Order: sequence, then C-alpha cells, then structure tokens
Amino acid sequence: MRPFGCARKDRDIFQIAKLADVARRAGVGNATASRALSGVGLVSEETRKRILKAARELNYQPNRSAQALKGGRSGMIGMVIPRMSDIFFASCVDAVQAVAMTNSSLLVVSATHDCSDRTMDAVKELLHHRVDGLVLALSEYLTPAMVRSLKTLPVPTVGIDAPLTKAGLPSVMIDNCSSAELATEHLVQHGYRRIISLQVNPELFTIQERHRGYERAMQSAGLPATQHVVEDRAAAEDLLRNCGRTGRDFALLAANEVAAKYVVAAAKQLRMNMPEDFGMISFDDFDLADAMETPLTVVKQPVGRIGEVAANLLFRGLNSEDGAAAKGGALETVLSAELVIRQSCGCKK
Amino acid sequence: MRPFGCARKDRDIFQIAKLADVARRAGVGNATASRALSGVGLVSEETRKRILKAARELNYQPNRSAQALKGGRSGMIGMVIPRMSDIFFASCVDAVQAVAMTNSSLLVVSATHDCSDRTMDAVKELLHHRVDGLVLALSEYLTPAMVRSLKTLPVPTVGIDAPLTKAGLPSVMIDNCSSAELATEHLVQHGYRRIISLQVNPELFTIQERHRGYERAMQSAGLPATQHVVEDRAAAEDLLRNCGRTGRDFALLAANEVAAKYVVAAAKQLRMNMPEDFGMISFDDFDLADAMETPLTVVKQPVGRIGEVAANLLFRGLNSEDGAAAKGGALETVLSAELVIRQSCGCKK
DNA sequence: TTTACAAATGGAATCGTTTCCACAGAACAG
DNA sequence: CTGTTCTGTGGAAACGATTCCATTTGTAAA
Repeated sequence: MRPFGCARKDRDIFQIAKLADVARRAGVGNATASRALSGVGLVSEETRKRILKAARELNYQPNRSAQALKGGRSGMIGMVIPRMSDIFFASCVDAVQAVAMTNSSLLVVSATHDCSDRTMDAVKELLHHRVDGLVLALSEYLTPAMVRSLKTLPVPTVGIDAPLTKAGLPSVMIDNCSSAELATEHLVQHGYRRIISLQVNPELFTIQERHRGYERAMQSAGLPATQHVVEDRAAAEDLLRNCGRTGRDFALLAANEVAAKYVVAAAKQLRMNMPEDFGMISFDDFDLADAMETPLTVVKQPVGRIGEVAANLLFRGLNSEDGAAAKGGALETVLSAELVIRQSCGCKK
Repeated sequence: MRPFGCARKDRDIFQIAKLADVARRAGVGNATASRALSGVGLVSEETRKRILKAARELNYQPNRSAQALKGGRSGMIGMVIPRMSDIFFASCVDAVQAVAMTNSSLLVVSATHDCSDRTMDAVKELLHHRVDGLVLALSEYLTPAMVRSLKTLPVPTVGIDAPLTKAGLPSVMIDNCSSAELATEHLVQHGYRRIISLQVNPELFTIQERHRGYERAMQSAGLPATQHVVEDRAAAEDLLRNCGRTGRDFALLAANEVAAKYVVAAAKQLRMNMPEDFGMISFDDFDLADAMETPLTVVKQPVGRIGEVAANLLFRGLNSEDGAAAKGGALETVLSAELVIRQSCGCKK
C-alpha cells in the first residue's frame, strides 16, 4: 500500500517539461524559446511556430515559482475574508475564483475569523507568497496604521464592502446607507413606529453604514432610532419577548442574514408571527427566505456581481502595467441593491 | 490619485528583507544563516542566536517562490471542490484553511462548478504552482484515466467525500450508505410506505452511496425502491402534486440540502404540510432547518470535523517525509453522522 | 608533537525563468 | 564597396533560497 504520492522529482508522470526541454526540441536557445512563449520580444514567425509546436508536444507549462522569483507574475491572487461560512463571502469567493480562472490565475484565500489582528498578517503572508494582486473583504474599520500600510501595498488591490477608499484603493459595494434608508421607509409606510436596527457585529463598516441609513430614515419620519445587538438566538428571544408583545407597531431592520435567522428562530420558539406580531426586513437574501413560514422581505445584494466586478477591476489593473484600474472611473464602484418584497414587512402576498 | 499600487520593487515598504540581508547583519555567510533559520544542519548556539535576532529585527520572511523553486516546500496546499456556494463545501474549505494556517501554509482553492473536465485540469494547475499537497473533494465517480493519474500524483493527497481509495489515496467521509439506511428505516417505522429517494445530482459518488443505503433499507422492509431526480423547485412541485396527494404514507429521503430546499419551497407553494401530507428526512443540516414551519429531520454530517481531519491527515503525511499518512490507519477514515430528529419525519415535538 | 576527527563556517552551484547584452547576418543608404 | 541600421538569436546574469563540498578551527587520541 502506497498511501501518499511518490517523490517530488517524477517529471515524466505529471509531464513537467521545462523551458530548456522545449528549447532543445525546437532547436533554439533558451532565450528565444522564452520570448516566443511569452510573446514579448522579437522572434521570427517560423521559429515561433516551431517553438509553440514543441511546447504543445511536451505539454509544457512554465514553472510559476521560477516566474514569480524572477519578478514576473506568480499567477495567483490573494483574497482576505472574515469567514467562508457566510453566503455572502462564499459567493464572493466563488465569483472571484471564476474570474481568476478566466485570467488563468489561481486564488489563495485566507480567513480572519473576525480576529482583526489577523487581517494585516494575512495580507503580509499573501505578499510573501508573491500574489499578483489582492481582493480584501475587510468589513472592519481601518485603523490609521492599517491605512498607512494599505497605502503602500506593493500590488494592485481592490476592496469588497470595505472602506478602502481612505487608503486610496478602489472598492466595490452596494450603497448600504441608502438601501437601509429605503428599507426603513418601507417599514414606516406600513405603520410600524417602534423600529429597531438589529445587528450581530455592530463594529463592522457595512453594518454601521446600514445603521446610518436607518437613522436617517427614522429621523425623517420623526421617530426615535434604537440600535440593538443580538449575539445569538437567545438574545433575539429576549428582544422579542420584551418588545414584540407590547403593541402592533414593532418592527426590525436586521443588518444581515445572521441576525435575521436568529430572529426567525426566536419567533418560532415564542410562537410569534410576522407580520402580525412584528415586522422585519433583513439584509441579504438567502436560499429559503421565500419559503419560510412568513416569506422574508429582504434587501438583496448582487453578491455574485460584486465579486465579479471587483475581480475584473483587479485584473484590469493587473494587466495595465502600472495599475490604472480606477482610471476613468470613480474609486468606489457602487452596485445597486434590490428590495425584494415578500411578506415579513407587512405587504400582502 | 494613485489608485493601485506602486512598483513591485519597493522592498523597504513592506519590509521584504532577504536571507542575504539577515546574513550580512549577523555577520555570517549565506549558508549559515539558512541553516540557522531552517533548523537543519550544524550552527553554534551563539551564532544561531545572532542570526535569529537579525532575522527578527529585519522582519525576515523567506521568499516562498525561491524555496519552492529550489525544491522545498511552497507553503501552499491546494483544494479542489465542486463549488463554494454550498454549506458543506464552504465549511470544509473553512476548516482546511484553518488547519493550513496552523501549519503555516496557505490554501489555494479551485472550483470545478460541476464540470468534471475541470477536475484534472485544476489538479494540474495546482501542481504547476507547486502546492505541497492536495485536498480533493470530488464527488464525481472517477474514470479509469483519472484513477491512473491520481495514482501518480507527485504530492500527498487526501480526499473528502471522494472515492479516492481506488487510486490508493486516503479519504475522509461519513458512512453515507449506512446513514441513509438508518434514516430510511426511521421513515419506515413511522409507517411511511411509499418512500422516494430524491436527488439533484444523481451521478455523484456520495449521492449514489446514499441511494444504496436507501435501497438496502427498502429491500429489508419489503418495499419498492424508487429514485427521483429534481433539478429545480418546479420539478419538486410536480413530484409532490403527483404523489403527495394520494395517501398518507408518502415520504422523501432527500440526498442533500439542495433537494430538501426545493421540496420545502414546493410544499409551501402547494400548501402541503409535513409530516401530515408527506414525511421527509434530508441529508445535511442547515441554518434554519430547525426554524422552518416544520422543523426538518436531517442526517447531520460533522462538516467542520471532516475538513479538519482531512487536512490534519494531509499535514501528517506532509511532515513525515515520504508521506506516511495512512500508516497505521485505514485508508478510509469514516466519521459518524448523526440523525437529528425534529418533526418532518413524523416524530412529535 | 603529529595525526585524526569533529564542529562550524562560507563559497558556489543549483532550481527554471526572464532579460540584458552582444553578436551575426541581412538590408539598405551613401 | 563600406558603413549603418535592423532583425533574430543565444550566452549568461539575475531572482532568493538550499545544499553540497571544501575549508578552517578546535580538540582528542596516538
């Protein structure tokens, strides 16, 4: 039984030919072969064909480590996210990976698991591995030290849902503030008066933006703004017990899918119903949001698009030598979110 | 406005010192510095300390590309999965990444998006990037050609939920067959007689294993086995319309979370209720499975554990030179799944 | 004191690319 | 016919780490 592989050296088996092999087979020098394959520099048409043919026959693939070492592209981009187990980030990673593949790059992911010390460490580690570019989905606020570091990042970088603009880096996101304002207004129109802004990680940038939009709407409506943090289902139950029973004008704006799920579970436990006992609109659409006991009204972000746009922005910058990604465009790309109206907000089916 | 980064060369800014810098600062030769830092070879205690100090002061990190090129570790492992947007795989990736981090490695992910041609291409590409090891979550059946290739993989490799045993590679999974059998028996005990095995991707290895277990249970119970494929919600609606209305003894064994979600949505549409109109047990626990109108009975896989165990197995093999991962253990590591009984199976609350 | 051996060290080759530079030959203007 | 320019080409020097091997030094055995 040979459980694992064999030695690293077997070039035959996984067909690892090197440039020199190609050059020899084509009867040319190393340098010429390199030029022909990379497409830069002068090579006569005839020679180029011979070299490409040899490369094809040997199934040649350049050694990325060597390329990276020499200072060229490593063929990898890095991505930092809080965690994978969150539809939003998982979808972003999926989209970025797809775009990376199109640009014949690989994606290296690192998750911080909400430990914000990890963020810059992750970035540094990715850089030591010579990634060609970075996608940062840092929802945390940046410390001055981080801004300073990010400003001097040696590779093209784009942010997703991240306040990277401060560091002069392009980023892609929805207009969290306006979307929250819109959603809140919708709740107000349904007659809800005691509306609470609900969050799990109140310290995050996007979450605070959403809260800001909520506040704006509440102020316009002449209603008091209240912020509440639920770290788990039990906390959601407490909240519903305290507020939900005391009148018909209670509603929640859940800042993300996690908060909404806590509330749904708590409501089930307490046998409370939406929209009768309380109303709710949540950020982030999820799989069964429309097949719940009360289909959930949500602010749906174009998750796939966000990752895709960010990655494309990155590669555009990557391919135009000195990183002219944002040239001719704003630093911040704002995609529009959609209010998907179902029933938890009070709208009839 | 300087949208993207600066030139690649700035070593000052992101503190990229090289070995030679460390050596110079410590007043020793290149070779000695390397030995001291990597811990192999003879270096006097005093010199070692001086070198480590210099490295710390310069914030030295080895250039992974150079290390990889020289033939050592690249400090990266690769992972191939069908897609990210699936809790099961997302959790696996999360777990593997965490273990990789512990072993100071980075994780490179590639998704095939169910295009099985992509599988071996992804593996090859990862190998060209000189990953130190591979985690393959290929739920597809292996073609003979793939088995042949996998047998000669030049790096340690473990499988997740994948039939890699045929290629002599260790893999980690739950006992899909027995779990399905158990779940089916449970439905039978509740009096369901017309039980259908429901799947989205019937060609996948794990799914077929589950179907096999279902068949075994049905046969034991003297009941006819039926397989049904639902590719979307509409298909689930058709199924429920045809079978669910005709009696009280109808139940479904959903082979995964996706199938279950289609059914739940379809049932809502048709205003059918579990467990009265039909019963269901599904593979894969998900966030709101217990907060649905009818809390779902599920076979819960230890998702996090699977990834963790697989990754640990990989690194054990990686660290013991010639890949003795499976030494002293079976090739296949089977973790136990848990039947989480809620209400969709007919059990009272 | 000489010989032998071990410990500690640095020089230089190596990994596979890219790229600078020098050189050969062709084309062309003077 | 002689320079000059241009096109193609290959040799060789990087890139940054590891590692073989030779060298120096210190110490113990003969």
